[in-house]
Amino acid sequence: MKVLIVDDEDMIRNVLKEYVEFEGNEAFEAADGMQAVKMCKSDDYDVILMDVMMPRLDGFSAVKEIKKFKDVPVIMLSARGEEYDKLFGFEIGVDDYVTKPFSPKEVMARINVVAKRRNQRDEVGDVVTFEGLTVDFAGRNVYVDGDKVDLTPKEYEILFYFIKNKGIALTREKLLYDVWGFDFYGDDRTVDTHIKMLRANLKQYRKFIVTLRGVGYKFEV
Amino acid sequence: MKVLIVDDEDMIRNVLKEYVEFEGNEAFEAADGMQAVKMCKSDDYDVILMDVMMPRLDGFSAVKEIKKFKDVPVIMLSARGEEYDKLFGFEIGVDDYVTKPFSPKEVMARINVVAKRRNQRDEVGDVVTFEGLTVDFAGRNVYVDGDKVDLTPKEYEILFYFIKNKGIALTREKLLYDVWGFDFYGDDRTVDTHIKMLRANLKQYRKFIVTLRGVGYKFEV
DNA sequence: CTGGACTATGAAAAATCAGTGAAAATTTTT
DNA sequence: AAAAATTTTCACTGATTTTTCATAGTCCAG
Repeated sequence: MKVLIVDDEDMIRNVLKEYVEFEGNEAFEAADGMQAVKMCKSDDYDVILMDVMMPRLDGFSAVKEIKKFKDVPVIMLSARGEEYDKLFGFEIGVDDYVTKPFSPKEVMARINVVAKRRNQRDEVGDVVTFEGLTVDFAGRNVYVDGDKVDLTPKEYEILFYFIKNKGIALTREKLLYDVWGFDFYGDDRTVDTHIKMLRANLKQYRKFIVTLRGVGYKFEV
Repeated sequence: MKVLIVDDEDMIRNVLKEYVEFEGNEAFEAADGMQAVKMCKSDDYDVILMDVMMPRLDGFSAVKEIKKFKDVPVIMLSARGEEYDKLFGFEIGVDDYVTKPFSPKEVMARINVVAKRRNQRDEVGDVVTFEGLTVDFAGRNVYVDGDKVDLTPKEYEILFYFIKNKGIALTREKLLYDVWGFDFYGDDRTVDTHIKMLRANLKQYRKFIVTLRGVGYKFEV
């Protein structure tokens, strides 16, 4: 897990970094809000530990900025224990608070809670990419070299099923049973026709759909 | 200020009511979550004090229900002080927590903090704009190229839900469950009709509402 | 290198689904 | 209590999608 530590005091950064790395996570550092925003633009982090009081750009403003373009969990490090700060924090999307002085153990516990929560939220994993083929499961979008392609429901379902079972040989019977449903009593060749259309839509990435003669198909990168 | 007190214990309700009224606010009572949801549907409150453990519909579920159609500050009255509950609470939009046993004075202090914050927020008003479509969540106003359009409550709720979940494929079932409520047992096609009317009202920006054949709809910019 | 088995493809028929309008039911306002 | 507004149901239609099927093409064992 990649953790971004944002604090202007070197000592605090070092202590946190040590603990973060001790638990087997990667630690990255920023000395102020401005730097943190910049780093978030170019890289993805799993959690941000953000101090409130910092020169140049304070923690609250930095979080506000970052949340504009990225949905990343934030734990605030606050010197003040005031109710107002807390409320304002939650409003702008802060996930948790730790009040200074804090025990590093406490901070780590919260990181883990936030991380676990995060994992629950994006169950499936929202976007997958194979070379120039991108599938956004949440939005049901498919892109070929960045261009959106329109798939019919069945085509999308087959692609979805293929990706879920990538690298696995799938018989026509299995495809019909799992994608069409147990109550489909039609022709086997129906699969072929849909594969044909899916391949046409995937353009050059049709190569991922491999024909297994005498068996069926498989999706392989 | 109108305060809704939700607790199944008469004694607790009475104590809280006394304090709320002593400070010059109006107090309203509900004995369980179900009743609270109902009351929120017909009336507006400035703050809700909500117990977690209640018969029929618990506090968390009630808050979830209420937040679907109204953005009202909620303070939870919790017997347990567990971290997990707290995190879950903040996730569904709880503003603050008071752990039992509480001093009424403490509760009143928090009501005032939450209320103050509310007033500040109203000034700003969160507004989102997609090209010429502007939605002012605080004021529940929608503008198309600057002209205000009158949406019916359902239309507004659907738009609100769409924007909260923009880019995400939403099935008719999910829409019915989340916008209409868990207790709606009507026809799927009802969604279509409301989408039709919402689209008509959004004029050219109907394009943001994308039909996903065989699935449902999604809001996409 | 050839025949049979299997797959790819195109076209047409069948089935499905969303958009729509109108009317009924319900809720809210007057 | 009546009127107005909103919500819901529902049937119909046109468009899209799915399925079938015939033909063409491909692969591989013998």
